[in-house]
Amino acid sequence: MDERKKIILKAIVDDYVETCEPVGSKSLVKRHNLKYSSATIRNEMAELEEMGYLEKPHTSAGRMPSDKGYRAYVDNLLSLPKISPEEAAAIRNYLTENLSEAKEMIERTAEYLAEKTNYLSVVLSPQFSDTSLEQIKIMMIEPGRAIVVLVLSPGIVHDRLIRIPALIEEKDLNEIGRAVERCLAGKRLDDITLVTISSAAEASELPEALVNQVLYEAYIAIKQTEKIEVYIDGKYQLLKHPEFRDVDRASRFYDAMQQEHMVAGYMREMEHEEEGKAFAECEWDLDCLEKIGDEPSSLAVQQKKPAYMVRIGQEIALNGMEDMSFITTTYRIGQQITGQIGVIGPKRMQYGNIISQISFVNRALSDVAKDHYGRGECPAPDDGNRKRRD
Amino acid sequence: MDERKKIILKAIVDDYVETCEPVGSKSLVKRHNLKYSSATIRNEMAELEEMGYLEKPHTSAGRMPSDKGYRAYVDNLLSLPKISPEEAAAIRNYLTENLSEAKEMIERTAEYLAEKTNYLSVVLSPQFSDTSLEQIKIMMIEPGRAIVVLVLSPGIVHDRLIRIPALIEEKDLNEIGRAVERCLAGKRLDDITLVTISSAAEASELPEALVNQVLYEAYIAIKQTEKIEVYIDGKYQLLKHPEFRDVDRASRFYDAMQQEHMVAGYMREMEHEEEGKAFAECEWDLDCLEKIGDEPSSLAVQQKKPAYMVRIGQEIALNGMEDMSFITTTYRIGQQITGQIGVIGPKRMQYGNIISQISFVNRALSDVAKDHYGRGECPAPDDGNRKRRD
DNA sequence: ATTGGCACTCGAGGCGATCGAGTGCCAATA
DNA sequence: TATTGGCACTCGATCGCCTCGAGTGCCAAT
Repeated sequence: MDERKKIILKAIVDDYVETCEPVGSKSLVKRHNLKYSSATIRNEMAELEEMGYLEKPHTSAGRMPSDKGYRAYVDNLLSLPKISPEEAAAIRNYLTENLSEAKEMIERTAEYLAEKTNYLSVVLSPQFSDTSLEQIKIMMIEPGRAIVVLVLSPGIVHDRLIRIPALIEEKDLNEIGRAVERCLAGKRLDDITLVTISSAAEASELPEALVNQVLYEAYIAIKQTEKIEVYIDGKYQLLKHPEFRDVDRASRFYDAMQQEHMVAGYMREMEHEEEGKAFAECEWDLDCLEKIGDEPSSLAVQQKKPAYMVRIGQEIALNGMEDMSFITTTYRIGQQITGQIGVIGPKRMQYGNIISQISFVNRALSDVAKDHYGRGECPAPDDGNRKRRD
Repeated sequence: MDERKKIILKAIVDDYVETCEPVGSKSLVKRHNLKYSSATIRNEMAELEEMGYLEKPHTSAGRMPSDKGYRAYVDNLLSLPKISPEEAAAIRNYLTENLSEAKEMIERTAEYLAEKTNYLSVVLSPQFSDTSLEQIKIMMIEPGRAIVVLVLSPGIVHDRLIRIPALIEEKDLNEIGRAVERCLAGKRLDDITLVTISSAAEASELPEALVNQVLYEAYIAIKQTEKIEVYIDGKYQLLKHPEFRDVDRASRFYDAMQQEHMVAGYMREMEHEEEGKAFAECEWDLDCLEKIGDEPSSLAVQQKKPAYMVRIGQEIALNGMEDMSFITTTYRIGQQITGQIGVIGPKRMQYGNIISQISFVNRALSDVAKDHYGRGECPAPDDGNRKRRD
C-alpha cells in the first residue's frame, strides 16, 4: 500500500469516525485540502475498496471503513494524543481521593474511563489466584462469629466475617486458626482446596463437625478472595452515539453485555493471547506517556512492554458484539498480580484518544493500586475535613 | 364518580397499559364485552376527560389515562395478583443461595426485581445511623495494619481494614481499642463524631499524633458503616418498552438516573412522608400475601402496616422522571433498621403486578435479612459442593 | 338515559417527483 | 503514464399528495 493510499485511508477513517456518514471523494478533498482532484481520490478509493479496506453501503454512496480498514488504521495510521499534566494529576486524584476501600479504586477507574471516553468501560478486579498466602488469622468477635483475615504475598489484606458454632471458645478458635496457618502458609491460593485445609482438623480436640464448620468457612473466605469482580460503567452512554439510534440494536447489545462473566472471561483470555497474532498488540508509545506523570513511574520501568489490545467488529468472539470495538489492557499490582481494563464502543471509535486514555489510566491505576492494596504508605491523617460521600 | 365510570376507567387503563395505544370507544366495548353501545361509552369518556382522568393526544384519537387517571386507578381500582407458593419459595431461595456477604442479598434483591418486573429496580442498603454500637474492636494484623470490627445493636457486624502507624505495637493498639470501646459503646452511630472519639486518646501513653491516626481511621470505619449503598438493576430493560423507542427520551431519563444519590435521597424521604397525603400509601393487602409464605412470618406480624408508595409522573419530584412511575416500599431488619426498595417504570405500568411483586420481595428480604445481617442461624455446612460464582 | 347515524379529524402509510451527494468511466491533458 | 474534467447514472432522503381507517362529537330517534 503506497503512501497516498495510507493518507487517504486515514483521512476517511478520521472523517467517518467524526461524522458517522459515508465519506465521498469530493468532501474528502475539501476537508483535508488534498492536493489531488476528487477523480484521483475516487480511483484510489475504488482500489482501496477492492483491497478490502473500504466498503459502500450502496452504489452511489460514499465509502466507510471495513473491519480490515479499521484494523489497518489502528495498526499503522494511528496517532496517540498526549495526556496533559493536568489530566494526569486529575486522574490520580480521582482514583485516590477519600478512598475507603481498595475495591472502590477499581470502581472509580471504570467511572472515570466511562465519563472520559463516552463509551462503556469494563474493569476487572485483580486476580489473586496466583498469589501465595502469607498469613491467615481467624479471630473471635463474639460467640458464633469470627473474622478471617488473609494476608497475601505482596501485603494484600482481605478479610471476611464468618459464622462459627456458638459453642467454640476463643482459645479453641485460636488453636484452629494456628493449625490452618501452619498448613496453608506459603501456598498459592489456587492450590488450596477443601482437602488441603481439612488436614488442619487434626490439631484440635473439639468434635470434628465443629472444626470442619470453621474450616469450611475459612475455605470460603479464601475462595472469595479469588473471585474476580466486574465493574461496568457508562452502559447507557452508548445510546448517545448515532449507531444506537436503532433501539433494537442497542437492546441486543445490552443483552450481550448482561452476561458479565462472559465479557470478563473474554478479557482475561485476551491477556494470555500470544503475541504475533493479527491483532494489534502494540508497544507502549513511550513518547506519548513519558513526560506526563509528575515523577517517573517505577512500574512503568518494571513492565517493559505495557500493551493494549484492540479487537474490531467480527474479531470479537462474543455474541452480539459484532458491531463494536473492544480495547483492553492489563494493569499490574507488583509483578504477578494483574487485572483488566477495557473500553467498548462502536467500531467507529476514536481509537487514538481511547488508547491514550486507557493506557494512561492503566498506568495510573498500576501506580496507585500497590499503595492501596499492599503495604503502601499510611494515608495522610488529613485533619478530618474530608468530604464523606454518601 | 359512579360505578360505570369506574369500570370504564379501569378498562381503559388496563387496555392502555397493555397496548400502549390510545383506546377508542368501539374497541373498548368489544374487548370487554361492555353492555353499552360505543356511543354511550363515548359520552362517559368525554365526561371522564372533562373530570381530568383521561386525555387525548389529538382530537380524533382514542383516550389515554392522565396522571390523575392513573392515580385513581392505583388508589381505588387496582387488583393485586397473588404470589404463587412456587414464586415465594423461588425468591427466598434466590436471595440466600450461596450467599457470601450480606450486601449481596441487597444486590440480588435488585436483580430479582428487575428481572421479574422488566422494569428498573433500585434497592438501598439498610440505614444504620439510628443503631447503637454494641462493641468495637481494633485488632492488629501486622505492623502497620489492623482491622476494626463493629458490632451494632441487633448483632450486625461490620469491619474495615485500616492502616496504622507502623510503630504501634499490638499491646498499645489493644489499649487504644479498649479506650475507644469504653467511650463509644452504647452510642448511636449518628451521635459519634470525631470529637467524641478523640476523648479516647487520653488513655494511652503513646504520642498523641499516633493515637489520633488510629482514632481517625476507626472513625472512618464507623462512618463507612452508615453509608447507604444504592443498587440499581434493569436499567437497560426499559429500552424494551415502547415509550423508549425515542432514544433521546431514554437518554434523558438515564441522565437523571445517573445521579444515584438523588434517587436514593428521594426514596428515603418517601419513607418519612407523612401519611394522609394525596399519594397512595395503602395498607398491605393481607389477603394477597397471607397464604403464600411457607410459614407465617414473625416479621409480618411485627410490622403491622407495611406500606407501599406510588408516585406517578409529575408527582415525582426528580428532574427527568416526569414520564415515569416510581413505586417504593420500606424493608425492615428488626424494628428500627430500614432500607428502601423501589421500582421505576413508565407511567403505563402494570401497577397491580409490580405492587404485588415489590411487596412480596419486601417481605422476603425483611424475613431473610435478619438472619444474614444479625445473629441469625449458622448457615448449613452444606458439604462443600456449592457452586462458586465467578 | 341510551343508541344509531353522520360528518368530521387526523395520523399512518403508500406513491411519485425532486434533489443532491455520491459513483464509474472515458477522453483530454501535463 | 498519472492526473484531471466532464458526464451519465444511482440511490437514499425529503416533500407533497392521496387514501384509509379508527377515532371523535353531536344530534335526533328510541
